[in-house]
Amino acid sequence: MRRPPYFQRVWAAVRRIPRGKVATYGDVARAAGSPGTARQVVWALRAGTGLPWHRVVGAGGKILLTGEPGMEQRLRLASEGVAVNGNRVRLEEHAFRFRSRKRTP
DNA sequence: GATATGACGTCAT
DNA sequence: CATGACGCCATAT
Repeated sequence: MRRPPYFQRVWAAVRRIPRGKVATYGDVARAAGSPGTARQVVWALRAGTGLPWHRVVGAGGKILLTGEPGMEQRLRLASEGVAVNGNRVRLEEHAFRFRSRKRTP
């Protein structure tokens, strides 16, 4: 069974992030089965639709989006009960732990 | 195949 | 903490 295309794997990972939780790009990449592809996660997020993209933040819980998009992300996170301090999220409190799923053994 | 893009991660200064 | 540089890598053209 051919693995789903990269984007699809990323979308699946992002969709697993529960409400009120966040994950970093690196974590999403890892959860998608391709560690070290944080930048590609960006492509996937832009290409996708209807994704909880606001639950994806940078390393250390930093909000990387700037301007209006960044504002919207903060609003959306706040709506889900995620406290945003400055442009940072407390990962210790809201980081989502993906199940360590190695690829199809 | 080559080049450009990108909401990154990590380390050095 | 701010900045710069480099590495990494899937897509688009």
